[in-house]
Amino acid sequence: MSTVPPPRSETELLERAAALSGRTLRDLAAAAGRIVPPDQRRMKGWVGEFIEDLLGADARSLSEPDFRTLGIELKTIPLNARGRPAESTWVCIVPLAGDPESWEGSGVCRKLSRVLWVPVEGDRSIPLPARRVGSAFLWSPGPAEEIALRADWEELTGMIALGDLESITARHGRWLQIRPKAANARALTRSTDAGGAPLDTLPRGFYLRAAFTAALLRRHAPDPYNGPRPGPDPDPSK
DNA sequence: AGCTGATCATAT
DNA sequence: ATATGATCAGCT
Repeated sequence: MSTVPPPRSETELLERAAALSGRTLRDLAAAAGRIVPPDQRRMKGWVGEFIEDLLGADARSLSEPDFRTLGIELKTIPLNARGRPAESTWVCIVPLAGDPESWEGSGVCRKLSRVLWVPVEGDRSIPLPARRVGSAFLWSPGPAEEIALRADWEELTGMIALGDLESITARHGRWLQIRPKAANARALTRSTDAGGAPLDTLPRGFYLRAAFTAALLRRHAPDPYNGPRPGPDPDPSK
């Protein structure tokens, strides 16, 4: 197993990511002297951590962007059989105690300010080692995207501020949703109710709906396994 | 087939 | 317990 140094520029990062495109996890693991687990039932974060290692992410388990000096966050997107995101994207924990945050100072805004998205085949019928990495792309929210995300964030954090956390379900929020983020349903974290009284609640996380990342994918990697730009149609006469 | 609520591993 | 990385599994 080798350690890849952090990329020194966005260009270098993108070049590394492009070099993964079209290759299987088995090939990439073999080249790195690693073994792909047979499945992810007990290794749910394996793909994301593996891609981090391959690209030289240097902030594992720190509350900083994955590529610290570049200020870039890495997110893998599992794609279903139709080539669309199969899962929502984890963003960050929902702060349930302490001082209220501004949008600009929020975890959601900071995490999503610059993201390298790496699509990976995620259809459960494909054995994990055979899954291909797709075309990565770098993204920052455009003005309309930021307005939409901020509106969801304000709606959700507003409910929490009013003490309505327990009434929030995954159905709230157009693009951003709140769901449990815990080892299990018995795990508890300290929170504060509307009156400021402490209580224990299930830890929650912010997630980006699959519909949101699907839109990003359509615009930035419409053909994720065959390069970032749609190529000419294959000639049917050949 | 898509979504929601629940869960798994690792490091600190 | 918190933060990192997410996917699982059951229900509609």
